[in-house]
Amino acid sequence: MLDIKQIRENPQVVQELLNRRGNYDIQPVLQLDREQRKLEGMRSQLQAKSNEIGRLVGQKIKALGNPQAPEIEALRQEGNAIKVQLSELEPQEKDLRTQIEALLLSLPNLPSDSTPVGRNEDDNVEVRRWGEEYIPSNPNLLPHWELGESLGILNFERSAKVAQSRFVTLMGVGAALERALIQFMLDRQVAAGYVEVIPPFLINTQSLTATGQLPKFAEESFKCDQDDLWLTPTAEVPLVNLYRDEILAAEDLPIYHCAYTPCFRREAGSYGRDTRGLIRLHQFNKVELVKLVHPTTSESEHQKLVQDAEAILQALQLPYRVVELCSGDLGFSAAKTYDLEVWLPSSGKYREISSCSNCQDFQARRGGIRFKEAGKKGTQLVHTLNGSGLAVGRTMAAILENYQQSDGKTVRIPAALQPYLQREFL
RNA sequence: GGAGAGGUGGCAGAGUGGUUGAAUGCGGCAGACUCGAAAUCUGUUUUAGGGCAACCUAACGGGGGUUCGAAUCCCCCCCUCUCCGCCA
Repeated sequence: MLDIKQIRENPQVVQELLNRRGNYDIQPVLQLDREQRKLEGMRSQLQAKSNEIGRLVGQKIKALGNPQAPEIEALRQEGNAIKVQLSELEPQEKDLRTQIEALLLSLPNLPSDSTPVGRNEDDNVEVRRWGEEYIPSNPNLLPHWELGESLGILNFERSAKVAQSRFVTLMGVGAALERALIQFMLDRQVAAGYVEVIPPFLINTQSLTATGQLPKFAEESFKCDQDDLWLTPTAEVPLVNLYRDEILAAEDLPIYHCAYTPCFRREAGSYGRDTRGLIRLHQFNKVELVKLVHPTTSESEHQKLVQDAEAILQALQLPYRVVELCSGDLGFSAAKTYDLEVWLPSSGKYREISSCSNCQDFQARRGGIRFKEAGKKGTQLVHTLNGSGLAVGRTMAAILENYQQSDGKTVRIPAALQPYLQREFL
């Protein structure tokens, strides 16, 4: 959520930054804000008067000893008159507040100053590449879904029977590989100082609103209608919301968390795309990194977070590149985002395998996540950051394709993973 | 699922209609005493909105209601705890 004060005080700056993202207009919210403040002034004056009368009545009853005295009745009358006026103003103001809140919740974060300006993914900026020497030279590699099915470790047909299309079942050593990847990723990040968490996988509406999935993207999430609970679309949501409505001590920061969770997404509006394989499923596994940090450190923490995600790809010797998203391609809550894209031979290009974002105070404001510095008055909002470290299914796809042997039947297991699987080949 | 108890400030814990934004204790902070510390004493210590400001307003799980006036009374919802049932 954007700061209404910031919008009020620097409307042109905010509008210009929103224009870098797309079509957004702050005038409606500004207008409502003016009306609301006017009403608030009137209302609080009336309430002050009403409080005064209440006090007087109490005093008079004590002094006169007669609750029915005419003097007191007169005050009651006056109090009732004010109540009538208030009963008119209060709903109006409340309605305005609700509208303002709704508008604010639907505005995306402002891109950071350093975010490249652009319209869509074509304007994203490649930052660096790593491991080009690991790109397979053999042009006749099987796509991972064909290889996986022939190896008997991926099964899409039976998954559709159990659930639907866009689900996978991992069998045998495929399941073991997925588990090994999760363990490997977590071990690495725990060693780097992240505290491992296993959060709830069902998430309430308030939590999804805080991190920005709601209200705009309800159609992307699976909902359990009877319970105000949604299947988590990413561990970012539960991890950040662990601290919702808290005032932390400055010494508590930074907080580093990593978590493995399954992730559930409806993938509405992507019907034609990536219909085969592990790239786009309704359910996938992911290890997520989340940081809550002091605002002055969030930029450097963001860089470090990206490196922590990159470390996994490097350890697995998978070729990748780092791309900075342009303003038009930024996610709703992000001020600045780096995507990691792994080389996928079946696509003949780099494909997203991690997205690392600095949300600055956007989620913290929605979720009321603040901290207090000893000796300083007031509270400040933390900055939240998140990144995949990594999407496990896509990592499996990248391994199956990039580590495929020329016989078209076997896959070498990355050296870093071999201790976890106790074998060299699939 | 059934029965009961309860949700108050950083924590503990008073408060059942009228200077209670909230006693008291602990913790925190500042000061005094001390060479320094402990102990002791004194003061201080919630958050948010509005206003140039003085200041005003709101909040005792959430939402409604009664009343001149609600932490206190009434209704609905949520959560926690205990016992029973069920279950991994």
